[in-house]
Amino acid sequence: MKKFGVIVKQSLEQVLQDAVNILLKNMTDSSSVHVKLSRPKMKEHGDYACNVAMPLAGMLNMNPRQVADKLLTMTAWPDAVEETTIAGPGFINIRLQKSCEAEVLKKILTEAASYGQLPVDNNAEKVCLEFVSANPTGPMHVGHGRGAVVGDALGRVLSARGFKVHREYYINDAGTQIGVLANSVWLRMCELQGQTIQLPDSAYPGDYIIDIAKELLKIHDFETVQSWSEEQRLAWLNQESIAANMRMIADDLDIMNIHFDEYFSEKKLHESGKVQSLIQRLREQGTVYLGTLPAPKGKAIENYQPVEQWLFRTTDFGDDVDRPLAKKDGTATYFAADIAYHENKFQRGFDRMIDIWGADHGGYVSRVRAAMKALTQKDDQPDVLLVQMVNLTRDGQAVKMSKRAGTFVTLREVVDEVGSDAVRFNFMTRRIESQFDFDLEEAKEKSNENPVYSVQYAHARIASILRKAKEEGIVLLPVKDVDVSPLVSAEEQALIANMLAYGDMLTVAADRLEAYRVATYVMKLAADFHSFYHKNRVVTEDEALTQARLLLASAVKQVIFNALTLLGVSAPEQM
RNA sequence: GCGCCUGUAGCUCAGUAGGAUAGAGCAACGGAUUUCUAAUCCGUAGGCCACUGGUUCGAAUCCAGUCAGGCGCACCA
Repeated sequence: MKKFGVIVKQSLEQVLQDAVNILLKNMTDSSSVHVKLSRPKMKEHGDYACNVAMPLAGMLNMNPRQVADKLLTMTAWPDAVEETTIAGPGFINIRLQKSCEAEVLKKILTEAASYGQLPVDNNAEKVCLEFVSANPTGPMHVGHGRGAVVGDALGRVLSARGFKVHREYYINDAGTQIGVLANSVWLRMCELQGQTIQLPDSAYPGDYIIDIAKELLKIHDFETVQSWSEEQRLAWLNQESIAANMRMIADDLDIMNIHFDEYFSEKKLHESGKVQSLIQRLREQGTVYLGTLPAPKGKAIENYQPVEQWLFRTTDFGDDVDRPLAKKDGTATYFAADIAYHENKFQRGFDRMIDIWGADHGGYVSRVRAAMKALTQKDDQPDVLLVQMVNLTRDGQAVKMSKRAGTFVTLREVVDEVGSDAVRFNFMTRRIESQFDFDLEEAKEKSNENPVYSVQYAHARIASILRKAKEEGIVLLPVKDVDVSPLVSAEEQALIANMLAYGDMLTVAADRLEAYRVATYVMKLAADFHSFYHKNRVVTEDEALTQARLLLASAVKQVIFNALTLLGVSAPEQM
C-alpha cells in the first residue's frame, strides 16, 4: 500500500480495462478499446479522467453516460480512489485520496540520477544514430549546431529509455569539394610564402584555411611540398586538410560535450570497393539500368545536357524520379555511396537507423528510403529527422557574415558568445519542424526571456534552500521515514503530478523521437516550483511539514537535474 | 510545375496520436523586495487556432482544396 501511489495510474487503467473487456465480451466482432487515463486540465475534473465511454457508446449503441455508469458499477477500484464521477458528455473523472501519489518522492530520491531511466538489457534495440555529419571543409555553422544538439539529446533520451545507441558521424571526405579544399589550402600556403595569389570563386575564402596552411607548413616546409608531384601533393593536402578540419569540428563539439562512438569515412567506403560492388549487384538484380533523365522542372539549368547514366529504379519504391548512381565520367555519385553506407549500417547489425539532416537535404529522404526498401525490404528505414533552418539575429537584425568562416557565422562563435548551456537549451525548446529564429542578445539575457536561466535558477534555488536548512541544524530524516501526508496544497500536488509524469513524457519523447519534450517539460516543472516557492515556505516551525517539503524540494531538484542532463545542460548548485 | 516543412495572442512558441472553458514567455498595464536566492512570483488585458468545405457525439488536432512563408528539385556534397 505504501508504494501504491507510484503505480496508481497503471492500476486504474487496468481495472477499467478489465471492466471494458467484460462489457465488450458479448460483441460478435472482436473489437477492442484501449483504456487510457489522462490528467484533466481542470482541477475540478479530478486527478485522472477517462474518455473510454464515448467510443464504447457508439459500438454498443448506448448513451455514453449510461455506458460510463455501467462501467463504474463493474469496476473494482483500489483504496486510493476517493471518488468517481461522470461528467460532461460521458467522461469518467477519478479523484484520488490526497497525498496518495506523494510516495513517488521517495522513489525519486532513492533512484536519484536513474529516476526515469529504463535499464538496457541484452535484447535492447540497437540504434544507429547518425547526426551532424558536416562536411570536413570548414567550421560548423549554427544550423549544424541545431542538428548536433538535437541529435545528442535524442541519443541521451533513447539511451535513458533502454535503447543501445551508437552515435555516428559520416565524414564526406570524398568528392570534388575535397579537391577544392586542398587547392584552397595550397593557395594559402603559397601566399604565406610571399607569393601573390588570386583566390578563384570556387575556393574556400575563410581565414581558417590560412590557419590550416600554417599548420601544414609546420609538418613539411614549403619547398618539400612544392618538390612533390602534383598527385602526391594533392593526396597529402587532402588528407591533412580534412584531418585539420575534423579536429576543429570535434573540438567545437567537445565544448558542447557532444561526442561520437564512430567517425565513418566515405573515402574508406569507396576504397573498400563496397560502392562499386553494390552498383554491380544492383545491375545484376535489374534495379539499375542505363538511361537518360528528363530535364528537371522549375528553374532552368543553363548548361543542361541529356546524359546517359546508370539509374536506380527508385520510382519502383515510391520515389518521384529514378536517381543516378554514376556521374558522366563514370565515378560514383554521392547517392551511390550513401546507399552503400546505409546498407553497411544494416549489415553491422543495427535494428534501426536514425539520420538527422538539415532541411536542405529534404529532397533526399525519399530516394534513400526507396533504396533501402529495395535492398532490405524494410520500408521504414532510415528514420530521417529533418531539422529546419536557423535564422541568426542580433536585436532582431539578421546576422550573416563571419570573418573567420568567410561566409556564415560559425557555431563556435555563437557558443563562445552565449555559452553552451544557452545554445543547447534554446535549440531544444522548439519542435525540429519549426524554423528557429535565434537571437544572440536574447540568448544572453538572464531572465525569463531566456528559459535556460529560469530552469537553472530553480535548481540553484533549491540547492540554496537545502544549504540553508542544513545551516539551521535541520537533520533530514531517512527518506523512507518521511511522512508525506502534509503535502496537500494545490502547488504541491501539481509538482508531484508533474514528477510522476516524467517517465511517461520520456516514453513519448523516445517513441516519437521528440527530445524537445524534455525541455518543455522541465520549463513547466521549474515554473511550478517557483510558483510553489512564493506561496509556501519550505523551512517552517512545523517539523513534519518541513521534512515533507524538504523531501519535495529535493525531488524537484533531482528531476530538474535528470532532465537537464538529458539535454546536455548543466545544473548549477548556485548562481 | 512537383516534393517536404510551417501557419495558434502584438512578438517567439507549446498544446502529452480527436476530448470538457485554448496555454506559457516576452512586450503592455497593475502589484509583491524586513526573502529559505526578485535571474523570481501574483494579477489584468490580449484568440475567426491562415481560409473554405468535409469526416463525428466532439476538430487547433484527421481528410480535401485554397492562400501565404521556408527548403529542395540531372551530371555537387
